[in-house]
Amino acid sequence: MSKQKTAPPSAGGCCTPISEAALDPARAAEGAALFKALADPIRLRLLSIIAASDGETCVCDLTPHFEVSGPTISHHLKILREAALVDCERRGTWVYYWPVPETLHHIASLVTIPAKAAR
Amino acid sequence: MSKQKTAPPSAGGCCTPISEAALDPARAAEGAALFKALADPIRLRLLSIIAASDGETCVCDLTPHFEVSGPTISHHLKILREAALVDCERRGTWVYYWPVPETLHHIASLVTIPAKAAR
DNA sequence: TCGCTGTATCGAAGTTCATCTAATCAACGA
DNA sequence: TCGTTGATTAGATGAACTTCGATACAGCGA
Repeated sequence: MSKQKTAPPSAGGCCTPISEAALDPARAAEGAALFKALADPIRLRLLSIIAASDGETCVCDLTPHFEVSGPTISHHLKILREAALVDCERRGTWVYYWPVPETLHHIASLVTIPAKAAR
Repeated sequence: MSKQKTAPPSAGGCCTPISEAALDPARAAEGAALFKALADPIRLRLLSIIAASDGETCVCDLTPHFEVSGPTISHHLKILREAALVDCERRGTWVYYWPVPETLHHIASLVTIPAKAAR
Protein backbone atom coordinates (compact mmCIF):
# COMPACT_ATOMS: atom_id res chain seq x y z
CA MET A 1 0.00 0.00 0.00
CA SER A 2 2.40 2.59 1.14
CA LYS A 3 4.73 0.72 -1.17
CA GLN A 4 3.00 2.19 -4.20
CA LYS A 5 4.09 5.19 -6.19
CA THR A 6 4.16 7.69 -3.42
CA ALA A 7 6.69 10.25 -4.51
CA PRO A 8 5.09 13.71 -4.55
CA PRO A 9 5.04 15.04 -8.12
CA SER A 10 7.56 17.70 -7.28
CA ALA A 11 6.89 18.59 -3.72
CA GLY A 12 9.60 19.39 -1.32
CA GLY A 13 11.37 22.14 -3.13
CA CYS A 14 8.29 24.25 -3.36
CA CYS A 15 7.50 25.78 -6.37
CA THR A 16 6.83 29.05 -8.06
CA PRO A 17 3.27 30.37 -7.67
CA ILE A 18 1.32 30.56 -10.90
CA SER A 19 1.00 34.28 -10.43
CA GLU A 20 4.76 34.74 -10.26
CA ALA A 21 5.72 33.26 -13.62
CA ALA A 22 3.72 31.48 -16.30
CA LEU A 23 3.75 27.71 -15.85
CA ASP A 24 5.44 25.64 -18.52
CA PRO A 25 3.30 22.80 -19.96
CA ALA A 26 5.02 20.09 -17.92
CA ARG A 27 4.48 21.82 -14.59
CA ALA A 28 0.95 22.69 -15.62
CA ALA A 29 0.15 19.04 -16.29
CA GLU A 30 1.63 18.08 -12.96
CA GLY A 31 -0.34 20.73 -11.11
CA ALA A 32 -3.55 19.96 -12.96
CA ALA A 33 -3.26 16.30 -11.95
CA LEU A 34 -3.05 17.40 -8.33
CA PHE A 35 -6.08 19.66 -8.62
CA LYS A 36 -7.98 16.90 -10.42
CA ALA A 37 -7.47 14.62 -7.44
CA LEU A 38 -9.23 17.23 -5.31
CA ALA A 39 -11.92 18.03 -7.88
CA ASP A 40 -14.50 15.68 -6.40
CA PRO A 41 -16.61 16.42 -3.32
CA ILE A 42 -16.15 12.93 -1.92
CA ARG A 43 -12.38 13.05 -2.29
CA LEU A 44 -12.20 16.51 -0.80
CA ARG A 45 -14.23 15.39 2.21
CA LEU A 46 -12.18 12.21 2.55
CA LEU A 47 -8.99 14.24 2.60
CA SER A 48 -10.49 16.74 4.99
CA ILE A 49 -11.58 14.05 7.44
CA ILE A 50 -8.18 12.39 7.22
CA ALA A 51 -6.30 15.67 7.58
CA ALA A 52 -8.46 16.95 10.42
CA SER A 53 -8.01 13.81 12.49
CA ASP A 54 -5.23 13.32 14.94
CA GLY A 55 -2.58 11.47 13.01
CA GLU A 56 -4.42 8.82 11.07
CA THR A 57 -7.86 7.50 10.20
CA CYS A 58 -9.18 3.98 9.69
CA VAL A 59 -11.16 3.31 6.50
CA CYS A 60 -13.94 1.94 8.69
CA ASP A 61 -14.29 5.40 10.23
CA LEU A 62 -14.42 7.01 6.78
CA THR A 63 -17.10 4.92 5.09
CA PRO A 64 -20.03 5.84 7.39
CA HIS A 65 -19.70 9.52 6.45
CA PHE A 66 -20.74 8.78 2.87
CA GLU A 67 -23.71 7.34 1.06
CA VAL A 68 -21.74 5.54 -1.61
CA SER A 69 -20.57 1.95 -1.65
CA GLY A 70 -17.35 0.68 -0.12
CA PRO A 71 -15.67 0.05 -3.46
CA THR A 72 -16.37 3.65 -4.43
CA ILE A 73 -14.69 4.95 -1.28
CA SER A 74 -11.79 2.62 -1.97
CA HIS A 75 -11.52 3.96 -5.51
CA HIS A 76 -11.40 7.57 -4.33
CA LEU A 77 -8.81 6.74 -1.68
CA LYS A 78 -6.69 5.19 -4.40
CA ILE A 79 -6.81 8.39 -6.43
CA LEU A 80 -5.78 10.42 -3.38
CA ARG A 81 -2.98 7.92 -2.78
CA GLU A 82 -1.73 8.10 -6.37
CA ALA A 83 -1.65 11.89 -6.12
CA ALA A 84 0.46 11.52 -2.97
CA LEU A 85 -2.12 13.48 -0.99
CA VAL A 86 -2.45 10.64 1.50
CA ASP A 87 -0.53 7.52 2.40
CA CYS A 88 -1.70 4.37 4.12
CA GLU A 89 -0.71 1.22 5.94
CA ARG A 90 -2.49 -1.99 6.81
CA ARG A 91 -2.40 -2.93 10.49
CA GLY A 92 -4.08 -6.21 11.10
CA THR A 93 -7.57 -6.22 9.68
CA TRP A 94 -7.76 -2.47 9.21
CA VAL A 95 -6.12 0.06 6.89
CA TYR A 96 -5.12 3.47 8.20
CA TYR A 97 -4.70 6.64 6.15
CA TRP A 98 -2.88 9.87 6.94
CA PRO A 99 -2.26 13.09 5.01
CA VAL A 100 0.98 14.02 3.23
CA PRO A 101 1.59 17.64 4.27
CA GLU A 102 4.26 18.24 1.61
CA THR A 103 1.77 17.76 -1.20
CA LEU A 104 -0.85 19.97 0.43
CA HIS A 105 1.79 22.60 0.89
CA HIS A 106 2.80 22.27 -2.74
CA ILE A 107 -0.76 22.97 -3.87
CA ALA A 108 -1.11 25.92 -1.54
CA SER A 109 2.10 27.47 -2.76
CA LEU A 110 0.95 27.11 -6.38
CA VAL A 111 -2.05 29.37 -5.85
CA THR A 112 -0.47 31.68 -3.30
CA ILE A 113 -0.30 35.27 -4.42
CA PRO A 114 2.91 36.98 -3.40
CA ALA A 115 2.31 40.32 -1.75
CA LYS A 116 2.41 42.52 -4.80
CA ALA A 117 -1.17 43.73 -5.35
CA ALA A 118 -0.20 45.94 -8.30
CA ARG A 119 3.35 45.00 -9.02
CA MET B 1 -19.00 39.61 -19.88
CA SER B 2 -18.03 40.79 -16.49
CA LYS B 3 -21.79 41.02 -16.13
CA GLN B 4 -22.06 37.26 -15.83
CA LYS B 5 -22.27 35.27 -12.65
CA THR B 6 -19.13 36.44 -11.03
CA ALA B 7 -19.77 36.10 -7.35
CA PRO B 8 -17.04 33.97 -5.77
CA PRO B 9 -18.53 30.81 -4.30
CA SER B 10 -17.76 31.94 -0.82
CA ALA B 11 -14.58 33.91 -1.09
CA GLY B 12 -13.93 36.94 0.93
CA GLY B 13 -14.44 35.64 4.40
CA CYS B 14 -11.81 32.99 4.12
CA CYS B 15 -12.50 29.78 5.20
CA THR B 16 -11.43 26.95 7.44
CA PRO B 17 -8.62 24.75 6.07
CA ILE B 18 -9.63 21.19 5.35
CA SER B 19 -7.05 20.03 7.85
CA GLU B 20 -8.60 22.10 10.60
CA ALA B 21 -12.11 20.66 10.57
CA ALA B 22 -13.84 18.17 8.29
CA LEU B 23 -15.70 19.84 5.45
CA ASP B 24 -19.47 19.52 5.37
CA PRO B 25 -20.89 18.25 2.06
CA ALA B 26 -21.97 21.70 0.88
CA ARG B 27 -18.58 23.29 1.39
CA ALA B 28 -16.94 20.24 -0.13
CA ALA B 29 -19.01 20.59 -3.30
CA GLU B 30 -18.14 24.25 -3.47
CA GLY B 31 -14.43 23.59 -3.00
CA ALA B 32 -14.44 20.70 -5.44
CA ALA B 33 -15.97 22.94 -8.12
CA LEU B 34 -13.10 25.36 -7.61
CA PHE B 35 -10.48 22.63 -7.87
CA LYS B 36 -12.22 21.23 -10.94
CA ALA B 37 -11.81 24.56 -12.68
CA LEU B 38 -8.05 24.23 -12.16
CA ALA B 39 -7.91 20.53 -12.99
CA ASP B 40 -6.91 21.01 -16.60
CA PRO B 41 -3.42 21.86 -17.83
CA ILE B 42 -4.68 24.41 -20.33
CA ARG B 43 -6.78 26.22 -17.74
CA LEU B 44 -3.96 26.20 -15.24
CA ARG B 45 -1.59 27.71 -17.81
CA LEU B 46 -4.21 30.25 -18.87
CA LEU B 47 -4.67 31.36 -15.29
CA SER B 48 -0.95 31.41 -14.72
CA ILE B 49 -0.31 33.59 -17.78
CA ILE B 50 -3.12 35.93 -16.77
CA ALA B 51 -2.00 36.08 -13.16
CA ALA B 52 1.67 36.54 -14.00
CA SER B 53 1.04 39.45 -16.31
CA ASP B 54 0.91 43.03 -15.18
CA GLY B 55 -2.74 43.73 -14.58
CA GLU B 56 -4.55 42.19 -17.51
CA THR B 57 -4.10 40.07 -20.61
CA CYS B 58 -5.74 40.19 -24.03
CA VAL B 59 -7.19 36.95 -25.39
CA CYS B 60 -5.13 37.51 -28.52
CA ASP B 61 -1.99 37.21 -26.38
CA LEU B 62 -3.26 34.00 -24.79
CA THR B 63 -4.17 31.97 -27.88
CA PRO B 64 -0.66 31.72 -29.42
CA HIS B 65 0.64 29.89 -26.33
CA PHE B 66 -1.58 26.87 -27.07
CA GLU B 67 -2.06 24.37 -29.82
CA VAL B 68 -5.83 24.10 -29.54
CA SER B 69 -8.44 26.05 -31.47
CA GLY B 70 -9.74 29.47 -30.49
CA PRO B 71 -13.14 28.19 -29.41
CA THR B 72 -11.44 25.74 -27.09
CA ILE B 73 -9.51 28.55 -25.41
CA SER B 74 -12.74 30.49 -25.15
CA HIS B 75 -14.42 27.48 -23.52
CA HIS B 76 -11.69 27.19 -20.92
CA LEU B 77 -11.78 30.91 -20.20
CA LYS B 78 -15.51 30.63 -19.62
CA ILE B 79 -14.95 27.90 -17.03
CA LEU B 80 -12.36 30.04 -15.25
CA ARG B 81 -14.81 32.94 -15.36
CA GLU B 82 -17.69 30.92 -13.95
CA ALA B 83 -15.44 29.79 -11.10
CA ALA B 84 -14.67 33.46 -10.44
CA LEU B 85 -10.98 32.80 -10.91
CA VAL B 86 -10.76 35.49 -13.58
CA ASP B 87 -12.91 38.33 -14.79
CA CYS B 88 -12.98 40.09 -18.14
CA GLU B 89 -14.05 43.12 -20.10
CA ARG B 90 -14.38 43.92 -23.77
CA ARG B 91 -12.57 47.06 -24.85
CA GLY B 92 -13.18 47.79 -28.49
CA THR B 93 -12.25 44.82 -30.59
CA TRP B 94 -10.40 42.99 -27.85
CA VAL B 95 -11.32 41.25 -24.61
CA TYR B 96 -9.06 41.54 -21.58
CA TYR B 97 -8.83 39.13 -18.65
CA TRP B 98 -7.44 39.61 -15.17
CA PRO B 99 -7.19 37.34 -12.10
CA VAL B 100 -9.49 37.50 -9.06
CA PRO B 101 -7.09 37.32 -6.09
CA GLU B 102 -9.84 36.62 -3.55
CA THR B 103 -10.69 33.29 -5.16
CA LEU B 104 -7.05 32.24 -5.44
CA HIS B 105 -6.61 33.13 -1.81
CA HIS B 106 -9.69 31.11 -0.92
CA ILE B 107 -8.22 28.01 -2.58
CA ALA B 108 -4.87 28.49 -0.90
CA SER B 109 -6.44 28.82 2.52
CA LEU B 110 -8.40 25.60 1.96
CA VAL B 111 -5.26 23.52 1.62
CA THR B 112 -3.13 25.47 4.02
CA ILE B 113 -1.90 23.47 6.96
CA PRO B 114 -1.95 25.44 10.18
CA ALA B 115 1.29 25.22 12.12
CA LYS B 116 0.51 22.19 14.20
CA ALA B 117 2.68 19.40 12.77
CA ALA B 118 1.54 16.85 15.35
CA ARG B 119 -1.32 18.57 17.05
C1' DT C 1 -8.37 -25.44 8.22
C1' DC C 2 -12.60 -22.98 7.62
C1' DG C 3 -15.52 -19.16 7.84
C1' DC C 4 -16.09 -14.22 8.82
C1' DT C 5 -14.98 -9.30 8.44
C1' DG C 6 -12.68 -5.40 6.30
C1' DT C 7 -10.66 -3.58 2.15
C1' DA C 8 -9.16 -3.56 -2.70
C1' DT C 9 -9.61 -4.76 -7.62
C1' DC C 10 -12.25 -5.81 -11.89
C1' DG C 11 -15.55 -5.06 -15.57
C1' DA C 12 -19.72 -2.72 -17.06
C1' DA C 13 -23.15 1.16 -17.40
C1' DG C 14 -24.27 5.83 -17.43
C1' DT C 15 -22.66 10.54 -17.21
C1' DT C 16 -19.54 14.36 -17.77
C1' DC C 17 -15.79 16.62 -20.17
C1' DA C 18 -12.50 18.40 -23.87
C1' DT C 19 -12.28 19.29 -28.41
C1' DC C 20 -13.58 20.25 -33.03
C1' DT C 21 -16.23 22.67 -37.00
C1' DA C 22 -19.78 25.81 -38.20
C1' DA C 23 -22.36 29.64 -37.08
C1' DT C 24 -23.13 33.97 -34.54
C1' DC C 25 -22.07 38.32 -32.32
C1' DA C 26 -19.37 42.81 -31.61
C1' DA C 27 -16.49 46.50 -33.12
C1' DC C 28 -14.04 48.83 -36.54
C1' DG C 29 -12.99 51.04 -41.08
C1' DA C 30 -13.83 51.68 -46.08
C1' DT D 1 -23.96 49.54 -45.40
C1' DC D 2 -20.72 45.97 -46.13
C1' DG D 3 -16.63 43.29 -45.33
C1' DT D 4 -12.97 42.04 -42.06
C1' DT D 5 -11.15 40.68 -37.69
C1' DG D 6 -11.49 39.04 -32.84
C1' DA D 7 -14.11 36.36 -29.69
C1' DT D 8 -18.02 33.54 -28.12
C1' DT D 9 -21.79 30.18 -28.64
C1' DA D 10 -23.97 25.85 -30.44
C1' DG D 11 -23.98 21.14 -31.63
C1' DA D 12 -21.58 16.72 -32.27
C1' DT D 13 -18.16 13.20 -31.10
C1' DG D 14 -14.81 10.43 -28.67
C1' DA D 15 -12.42 9.94 -24.26
C1' DA D 16 -12.38 9.98 -19.35
C1' DC D 17 -14.68 9.67 -14.96
C1' DT D 18 -17.95 8.01 -11.25
C1' DT D 19 -20.44 4.47 -9.61
C1' DC D 20 -22.01 -0.08 -8.96
C1' DG D 21 -22.16 -5.35 -8.13
C1' DA D 22 -19.26 -9.28 -8.21
C1' DT D 23 -15.06 -11.09 -7.01
C1' DA D 24 -10.51 -11.52 -4.81
C1' DC D 25 -7.35 -10.84 -1.10
C1' DA D 26 -5.62 -10.25 3.94
C1' DG D 27 -5.97 -11.14 8.68
C1' DC D 28 -8.34 -12.94 12.64
C1' DG D 29 -10.62 -16.35 15.64
C1' DA D 30 -13.05 -20.82 16.30
